[in-house]
This record gives sequence, C-alpha cells and structure tokens, in this order.
Amino acid sequence: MAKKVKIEIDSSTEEKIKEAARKVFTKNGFAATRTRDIAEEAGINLALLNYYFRSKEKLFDIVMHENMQKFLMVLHGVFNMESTSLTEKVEAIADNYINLLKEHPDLPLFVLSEIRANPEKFALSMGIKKILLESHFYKQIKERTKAKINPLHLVMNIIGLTVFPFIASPLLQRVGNLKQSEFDKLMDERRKLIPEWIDGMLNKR
Amino acid sequence: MAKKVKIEIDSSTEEKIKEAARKVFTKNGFAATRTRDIAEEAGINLALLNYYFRSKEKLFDIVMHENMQKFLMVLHGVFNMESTSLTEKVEAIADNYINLLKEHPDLPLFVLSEIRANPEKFALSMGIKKILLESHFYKQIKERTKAKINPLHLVMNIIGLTVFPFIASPLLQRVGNLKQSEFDKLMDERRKLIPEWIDGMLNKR
DNA sequence: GTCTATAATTCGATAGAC
DNA sequence: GTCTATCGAATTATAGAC
Repeated sequence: MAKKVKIEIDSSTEEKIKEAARKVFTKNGFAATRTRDIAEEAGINLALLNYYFRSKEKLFDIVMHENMQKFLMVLHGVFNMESTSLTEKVEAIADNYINLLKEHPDLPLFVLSEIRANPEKFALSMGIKKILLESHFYKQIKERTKAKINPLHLVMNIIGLTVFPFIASPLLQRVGNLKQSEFDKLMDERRKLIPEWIDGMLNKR
Repeated sequence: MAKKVKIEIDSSTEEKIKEAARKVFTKNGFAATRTRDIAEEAGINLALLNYYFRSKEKLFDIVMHENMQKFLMVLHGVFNMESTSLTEKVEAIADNYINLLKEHPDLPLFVLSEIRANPEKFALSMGIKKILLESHFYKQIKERTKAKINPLHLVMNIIGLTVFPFIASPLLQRVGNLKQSEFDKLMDERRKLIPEWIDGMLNKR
C-alpha cells in the first residue's frame, strides 16, 4: 500500500544526466557546453538526454534554477532568525558560504554570468527584494548603522568579502603563488576575519 | 619623410570591428558570441571581419588582451609609487577602478570567466606574481599588518570591496530595488568608504 | 528506455565578383 | 577593401530499430 521508497537517489538515469549537466554547465556556461559532453559525463547516449529533457535549454533552466537556489538558500536560512545577533548572522553567512564554495567554487561566476547574459530570464525570479528588504537581518543592520550609511553597503560587503575570493581564485592563486591547499587555508581564516571586519565597519564613527 | 600621422583613429574599418568585438565579446563571452553579431554591430560584412582578422579566436585574443590590460593597469600604476601612503594607494585603487567600472561594468565578469574557462591560455601571462609580491604596496601592507594576518587578505579585500558590487550589480539592483542612478550614487560613496574600511582592518588588534 | 543513424540548423570561414 | 553567395564543420534534435 505504501509508496515504494526511492533509496538509490542518484542511480536513476534522469538524476545522472542532471548531475552531469550541473557539472558541465556550471563549469563552462550555457553556450560553451555541448550536449555531447553532458551525455558522456553521464555515461549515456546523446539521444537519451533529449528523451528525458526536451532540449538543451530546458535542461539548463533546471540546473540554473537549482544553482540559484543553493546560492539563495544560505541567505534565506539566516536572514530571518529572530534570536541571533547581527554578528552571529554574519558569522553564519560567511561560514555557510565558505562551506558551499569550497565544494562548488564555480557556482558564483556561473550564476552571475548567466544572469548578466539573460537578465530578462530571471526578472520574475520571485520577490527577491522582499527576502532582503523585509528581513530581520536588514532591520538589524539599519539599527546599527543609524542612517549614517546605506545598509546595502554592508550587505554588499558581507557577500563580497566572502564570495569574491572564490570568483577571483584563478587569478589570485597565480598572483599569490598559492597551491590549492594554501588557498583553502586562507578561506578558512576568513570565517573568523570577516565577522571582525564587518564589526569594525559597523562601529565606525 | 615623416611617417603619416593617423588622425582619425576610430574611423578605420579595422578599429570599428575591434570596437564592436570588444563590446559584444565583453558582454556575452567568447562562446556565446557570433561573428555575425560583431559584423552587424560594426556595420560591416561578415567576410570583412575575416579579411582583417583571420579568425574569431584571433580577434578575441586581441580584445581579451586589451581588457586585461585595462584591468591590470589600474593596479600597476599604483603599486610602485614610493612616495604615497598605504591609505592613499587604497584611495587611488578604489577611485580608479570605480571610474573604469562605471564605464565598463562588464569587464571583470568577462575577464574572470574567460580566465576560468581557459586557464592555460593565460598561464604565461608574464610575471603577474612579481607585480604584486615585489611591489612597494605589498611591502607597506606587510609592515602594517606585522605578520598578524596574511597580506593577501587585504589585497583581496581592497579589490573585492571595489569590484564585487559591479559583478553582482544585476542581482543587487533587483534585490535593492535600485535604479541605475541610485546604484551609481552608491558606488561613488564607496570611493571614500573603502579606504576607511581598509584602514579599520589594518588597525585591528 | 536505450541505442544508432541521420536530418536540420547554425555558424565560422572562404571563393570570387566588383 | 568590400560585398554576395556558399561551403564545410560542428552541434542540436529526431526518427526508428531493438
């Protein structure tokens, strides 16, 4: 009577394709990705990809949506905690993003590039405004800054200080002569540093 | 006897094509750009594009190189000034980058995306390491931080705080409900704010 | 559901007239 | 130098056998 529980989540062909698509699309972007490469990565045939998802674009939309979700989920989880201090929220954002980005370093560049390429496609993307502007987090920043400074500056800084090093990592690792492990170590240091820096900004003046 | 001076720099067909290519490539990236679009943007024919530049890739390499130059020139101009203070250097970097990025907001996302897509292509890209690691700027940061913190953190922060808002602007303008003019105003405010924030980081502890 | 083979389309590049 | 017309390669999508 009970519905059969799907135990092996990733072994279905559909999931294999989606996972392969996520990997290849996120690394190369939409235009530079060939459906053949996705099929190969998934270990299946090209025709099968079109059997499950009707087109390259349909498949891309799914991957893109899931990637954006990952990106926004970090913020959404933190923004409306009522009981935590502002500093604790900043710590949580930095910590969670660094975890996410160590695992998926291509994520931000992919998301931001594709949004810039097709802004109209993500125009509707629900009320993202409300997520930030009406959040408890945003209220806390406004209180602390006391109208001395636009709260958006602080939001930009929190996200930017966390995300930017990953976006620039190819350049940074070359410029700084860093091995991957050294880069990772730097990012781990930032879990503590970013909240301190943001604190300094909030206490200014 | 004297070489003829080229007065109308931009009116030559070759320049028109390069300018169109810069615009389209920078907006869409290499893979998503069609040579036909460049030709149309330049107001010339597709065949002519291949007459002047042998291939799409050759044309791209030129544009890419010029874009990277723009990006690095800002740093290069500031890094080895002997007579300015660290704070003055930070002011100069923020100020010059904000000027550059207000005019060419697509620049950073383009450069960073293409580097990530083809790291080997930019591997040789001269001794970028030396430009930073042996600069007067880097020495000044090391002195001020007194080994309490890796100087690369500060470099990341200076560039990141300046560049990231432009990278994320499509999302930011939506999230913050900003018009272009309001966004520009925020960026202008950051010319003063970024040096203050960096100062705060340097004086910590 | 999965495959092979192929149709249909897109796009970079070239031939050749002017 | 500049154009029109077209070739050829690459790639998405589909038809049809199993």
